[in-house]
Amino acid sequence: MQYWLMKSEPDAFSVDDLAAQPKKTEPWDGIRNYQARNFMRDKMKRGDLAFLYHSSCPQPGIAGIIKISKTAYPDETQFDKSSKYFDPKATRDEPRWFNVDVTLVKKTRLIGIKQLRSHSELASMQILRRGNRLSITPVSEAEWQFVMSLVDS
DNA sequence: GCCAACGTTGGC
DNA sequence: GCCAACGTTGGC
Repeated sequence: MQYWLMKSEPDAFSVDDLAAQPKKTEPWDGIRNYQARNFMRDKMKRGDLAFLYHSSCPQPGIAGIIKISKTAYPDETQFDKSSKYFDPKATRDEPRWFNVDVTLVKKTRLIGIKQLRSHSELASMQILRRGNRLSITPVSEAEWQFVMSLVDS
């Protein structure tokens, strides 16, 4: 069991969009970074939990808790010529990109990046590191528990 | 809109 | 295989 943080731009996909899905479940597709892909493909297990983080928006921060409800499988959007995620170098035999499915556990009050930064206990979080751009990062047990105490407070 | 950070591309 | 140029990310 591993904990994660997964970033998305709420303009593209928000916690409310996920909540609006019939089963509160969506493929986490469109990831086009190898490190993030490898986390999904090689490390994520069904039942893993993740923070859903809103980025590039007026109030960046943790907005919800999600779980990995299906392990990685080839990302359909790489084959779709009409998709902005289309990859001409990907084939059905040799897919390049993978996604997991995520299911909303609960929407949380927004834990803003400023608040996250204000706690020295969270200084090691990847998301808070300078220059961090990776859209999927592992979260330690201690970091998870600490953020959960903020969520519940 | 700025700009630092960093991944990717492509010429050599 | 190097590395400069370029594109993207994302907080501010």
